[in-house]
Amino acid sequence: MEKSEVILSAALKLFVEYGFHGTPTSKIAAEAGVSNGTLFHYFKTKDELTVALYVHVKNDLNNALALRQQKTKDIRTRFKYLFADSIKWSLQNYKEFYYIQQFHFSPHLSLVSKEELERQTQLHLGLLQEAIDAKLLKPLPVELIIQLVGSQIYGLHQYLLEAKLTPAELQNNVDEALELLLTMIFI
Amino acid sequence: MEKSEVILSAALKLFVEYGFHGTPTSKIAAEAGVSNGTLFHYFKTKDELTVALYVHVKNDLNNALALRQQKTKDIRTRFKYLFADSIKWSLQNYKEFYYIQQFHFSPHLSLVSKEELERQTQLHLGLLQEAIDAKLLKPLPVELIIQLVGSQIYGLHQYLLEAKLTPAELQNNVDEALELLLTMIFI
DNA sequence: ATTTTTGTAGAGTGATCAGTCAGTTAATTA
DNA sequence: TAATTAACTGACTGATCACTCTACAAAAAT
Repeated sequence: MEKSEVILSAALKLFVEYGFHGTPTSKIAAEAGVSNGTLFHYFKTKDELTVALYVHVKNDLNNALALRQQKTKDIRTRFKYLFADSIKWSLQNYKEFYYIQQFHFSPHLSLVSKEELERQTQLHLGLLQEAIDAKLLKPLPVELIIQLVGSQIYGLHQYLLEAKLTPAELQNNVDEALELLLTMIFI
Repeated sequence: MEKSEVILSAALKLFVEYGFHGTPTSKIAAEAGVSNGTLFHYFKTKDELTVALYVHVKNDLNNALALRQQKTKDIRTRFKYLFADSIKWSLQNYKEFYYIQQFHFSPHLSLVSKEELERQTQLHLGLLQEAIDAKLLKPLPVELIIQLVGSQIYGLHQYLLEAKLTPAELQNNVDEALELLLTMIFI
């Protein structure tokens, strides 16, 4: 594991627990097992570290989603996989998922370049456009669909995280929620 | 306007723009037009101010929602009103709405007492329980429904805020999204 | 009329923290 | 091997900031 990744990993843990503000760089360095100076060798500022962590986590999520997407042709199936894989990832990486939300509602978001933000929605946007072209979706604005799907994923995640369920119940809930979502936006 | 409200209002403006961290108490006092000491006369600590602002904003939202709820009997209609009024408030008070999210994804949330958090969901929980008792809803877990409705509201809000629409288009979108939501969770 | 409480001010303080710097060690290149 | 660069250290600093303190004015209570 690269040292910069060790630092990012330490930052994630502390940011999620204490927030950006409540986490001094000195604590991050200590948690990562490196000196204060080393942290600033890899990341010029604390803000840069914060943004780098966001990009890193987002890439991780996108990579996890891309796997089955590339192997699947049928649009509706890809849609299902996108939803199911998102939920799966969000539960297995709930700290990372929390950090994404936390970051999203902070002024740090404005430090991320437009291109980077765009790059990160390509997967979703592409699939949605295909679905629209194939006339599979209800005639709703694309941005609205993105928002609704995104928040549906978030809502389900939040519920599943709190409710301690057996794997079978969990799978059942995911399937149901997915079905609800599909009937909501598919024709 | 009470001086404590002036301070809260100043804090809201700055917190939303610069975040908790990026907003020194001195700037809040200056924005509110009071001295540094006065701020701490009304709020013992910055954390207390932060929490007080959250409670204040949430009460405001709940009051806005309660108005039509009390005058309406039919459960489905009350559900519609709750949804429509939430969206309306979130657009008219988008800074307050943003602050709620921001607060939600910060460690400050843990500073709010359980009773206060409970008090703030009573309106929603009550309506939902009535709907369940009247067997109007699909047999889904209450917490899941709450999460789904909440995130649906958030998703629609986010979309409407970005898309600059005419009042008629806006109303249309709200109606459509509401219809989608109703078919999703009502029998 | 006098005491007490409350509201307001703003300079001051101690602690914290992001980021620097001077210097050491390890790795790469010439 | 020598020279150059990169990785790394940790003490240090300048600035910032939450909060205090003393002082005073206005209002309320007695």
